[in-house]
Amino acid sequence: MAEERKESLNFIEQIIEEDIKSGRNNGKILTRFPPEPNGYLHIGHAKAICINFETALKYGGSTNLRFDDTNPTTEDTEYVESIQEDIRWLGFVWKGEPLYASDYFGQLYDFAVKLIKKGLAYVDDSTPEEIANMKGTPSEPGKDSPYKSRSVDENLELFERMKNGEFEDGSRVLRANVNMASPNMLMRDPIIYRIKKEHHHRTGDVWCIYPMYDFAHGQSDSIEGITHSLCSLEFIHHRPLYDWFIEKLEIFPSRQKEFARMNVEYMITSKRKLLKLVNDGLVNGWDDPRMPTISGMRRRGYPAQAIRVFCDKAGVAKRENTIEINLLEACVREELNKTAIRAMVVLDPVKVIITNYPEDKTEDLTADNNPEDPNAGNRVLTFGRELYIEREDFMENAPPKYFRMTTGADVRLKNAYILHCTGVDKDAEDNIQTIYATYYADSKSGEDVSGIKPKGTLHWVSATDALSCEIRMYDRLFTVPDPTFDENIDFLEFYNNESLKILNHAKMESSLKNSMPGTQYQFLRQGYFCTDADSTPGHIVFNRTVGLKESFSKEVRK
RNA sequence: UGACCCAUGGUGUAAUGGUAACACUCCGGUUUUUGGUACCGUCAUUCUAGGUUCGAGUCCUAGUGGGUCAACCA
Repeated sequence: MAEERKESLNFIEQIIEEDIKSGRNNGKILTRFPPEPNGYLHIGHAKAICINFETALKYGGSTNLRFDDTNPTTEDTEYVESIQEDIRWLGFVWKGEPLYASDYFGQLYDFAVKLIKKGLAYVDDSTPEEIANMKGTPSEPGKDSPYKSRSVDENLELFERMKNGEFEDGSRVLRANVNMASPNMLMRDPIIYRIKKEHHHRTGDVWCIYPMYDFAHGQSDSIEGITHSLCSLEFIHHRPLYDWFIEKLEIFPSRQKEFARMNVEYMITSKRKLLKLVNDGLVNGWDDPRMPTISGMRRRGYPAQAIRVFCDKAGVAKRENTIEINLLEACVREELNKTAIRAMVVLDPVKVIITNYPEDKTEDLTADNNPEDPNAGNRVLTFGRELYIEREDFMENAPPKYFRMTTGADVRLKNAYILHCTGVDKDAEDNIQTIYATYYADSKSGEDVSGIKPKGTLHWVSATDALSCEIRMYDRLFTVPDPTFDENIDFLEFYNNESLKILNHAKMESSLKNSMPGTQYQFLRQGYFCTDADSTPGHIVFNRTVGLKESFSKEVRK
């Protein structure tokens, strides 16, 4: 008998379930993701994408992708492509072809004419300054424009002439006739059409007037039959206007519901600030692995599934929130632990010579590709007399709980033998040059009869077989969780100069020689890494996605 | 001197008038040929004051605190 588990719903799902129960729209659910094609998608968009697509999916509905391209000045086809790529990469499928608000310019124009005929819109000849001055302030009502009382016929004629290009940019606008005394600034006769004699990325030079957001978004929702228009909280003041247009135009009643957008520690989503990072060369482009862009996270090695799980776990509500970066990293590790191929790479190598191992001998050893996944198979490692281990895995005068290599002690080499450290060579500056050890021939992995149980296990590579590679160690972009917490301090003050450290002397096991860009690995005891697109056949580059959880370093800090 | 939205552990999110829970973090432990994983455990929560009610995190009022709104941007 299945235990009945009460599943908790977020407030949007509750609304939808009530709608379904009451038979609204015959239970049909259609959402939309409406990006403006004027920039790259970031973590905040990922959240909006997840909410819109997953909510629809959950209730057997679907989601439209609609480009909100009503401002020809800022928009470009370049972004139309990257946005689609990012959504697909996240694993979502929109309904049919991508849609464009610009496809509705004709209908939108007709809607405006309808409004004029109902006496609900008028052409205003005021200058932008005059309009701003008449707008009032949040605590003072606005004043009616002297043009508000124009006749329907005159408005009709002027609006048509605006469309025909008879007037200069900025000389006239079409405004909705709502209420200049409304406490809601957006209801104070909002501008709904402006003159812009500019080339549009899709409609070319057909139009020289373009609708504003408020006169395009809701109507586009309505035209498409969107049932639930899910957007972030800052649009809440637009809702009365959204509803007003639908009511006056007598069109399909889409409804807007607002959720709080998601903030994440150490990430910023301001387009202006991200652009600043790019322009100042503090990151290497929009897809730099430190960037909170979807393309950046992809290059960093964050799996799409991890980002989706993260957005789910962050939840949906209406209060301001900042999600800890810990949660994102936990989701990334959880996913990668299941899927990433294991490999051994020594980031900061120091040589070990096994003095009782024959000089000309090598052995093939087998290693699991992923202990979490029996189907991942295994691979061959070459073992020999000379190896590299991690410099930090050796300590001459080790503290009691140090389980790694130290003189006189035993330590296991992963998938290989147990070593007994016998001594070291140092240079004039006291730096360790070479570590000497003996091995226990009967301690081979899988057939160990030595009876020795070392506390620690180290990763290693064969000195003769290993290949050099480049490792890019990425860390958080900022030194504080919220670099914008004080508007008087430039956020670049908190740029983390150590957000990227390049290691040029790392040694990788030879199985990684032909690694393809995008492949994700767990480098044993180091973290998760992925092959970067900058890799060439003779020079493999790895990005550190995220480190492993590390309890030893915490121990040391005590 | 306006309107609107919000307030639950460190961080998020549930609890839909009836025992405040889940995840992540932190801390501790067991297992481990990754100081990883897995598993177990500990600490810790309803902004304040009134009111309604047998009973309030939930409903009402006021206060406090936070956020948002005055682009021919979206």
